[in-house]
Amino acid sequence: MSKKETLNWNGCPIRYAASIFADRWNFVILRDVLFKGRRYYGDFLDAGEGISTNILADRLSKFETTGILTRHQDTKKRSRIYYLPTQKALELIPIFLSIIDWAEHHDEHTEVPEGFIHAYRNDADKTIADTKDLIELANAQVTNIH
Amino acid sequence: MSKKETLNWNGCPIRYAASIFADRWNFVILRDVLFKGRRYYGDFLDAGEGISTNILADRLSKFETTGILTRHQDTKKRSRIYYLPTQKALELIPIFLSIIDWAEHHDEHTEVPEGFIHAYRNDADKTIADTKDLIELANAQVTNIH
DNA sequence: CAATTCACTTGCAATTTACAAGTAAATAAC
DNA sequence: GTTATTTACTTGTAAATTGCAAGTGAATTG
Repeated sequence: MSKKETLNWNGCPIRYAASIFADRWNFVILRDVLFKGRRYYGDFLDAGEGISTNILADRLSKFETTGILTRHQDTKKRSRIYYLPTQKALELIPIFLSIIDWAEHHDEHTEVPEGFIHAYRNDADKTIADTKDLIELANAQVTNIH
Repeated sequence: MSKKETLNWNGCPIRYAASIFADRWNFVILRDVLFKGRRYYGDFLDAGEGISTNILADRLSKFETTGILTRHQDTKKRSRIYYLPTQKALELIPIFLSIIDWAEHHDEHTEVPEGFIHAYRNDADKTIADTKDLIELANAQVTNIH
């Protein structure tokens, strides 16, 4: 156990969460997985966000070890790799939806579809469930379970 | 407008949020402000988390410019500086409560009081309101509005 | 079987962080 | 009223992380 870990942050849920996803690229990758259906390595790179390939590889591998994503080989084209969100990742949906809600309220440049944010404010649980359904659709498309 | 800003992240709520608080020290500072009643510069430093004084100064000043905290001079002891959460900061409460909920569920070392997490899962809105009340108490203590 | 795609890895300069030491204003102690 | 101490930072510098460009090697396509 390192010196850092013996400080009093052990046991703090916010520090635990921080250690797993408090980083701008982690936010972007999770957004892509949870809301944009991106699953393949190349999808993340070409998303126009400007993430470097070494940083992407680093973050994906860390998400693997922290149990957020699982890594798989495409069965039809074995050179393609896709990443699937775990249950632990799906349970981040409420967090990210409340982040979207907050940002939409405080950032004048935000461009969330109005219907989406209204639906969330009207019935958060339903939007969470709907988001989960969309995620499972995206998973199915990749795993060829039709 | 810089090159970065012309990439397609403009308008994305998650990137906006990431630019403001997606960083481990920001998570810790916000936790201290929202849940631990810390207001003074020294409070943040001595929290036993190991944040360096230059990083703390940097983050506090950025929170000022992003409208999360306001900086004030103690009226009775003018050498002391305190920071108060804005409305924009208070509206982060739902995000941080859902983070705590998530972490409690997935981190075996987490040490959130059981009553707290149960109360939240039972009635999130009430826990949000209660947290806001505690924050206002902490603010009042510092601003000497008794 | 040669060219291309794909998922990374490597090298290196630039930025950011961590740690230690310093500074200036305000307050407390004597 | 001078001196020591507290308080909120700033500065310097080494170490770590990031960003960019250029590989690399396996798989696939032409």
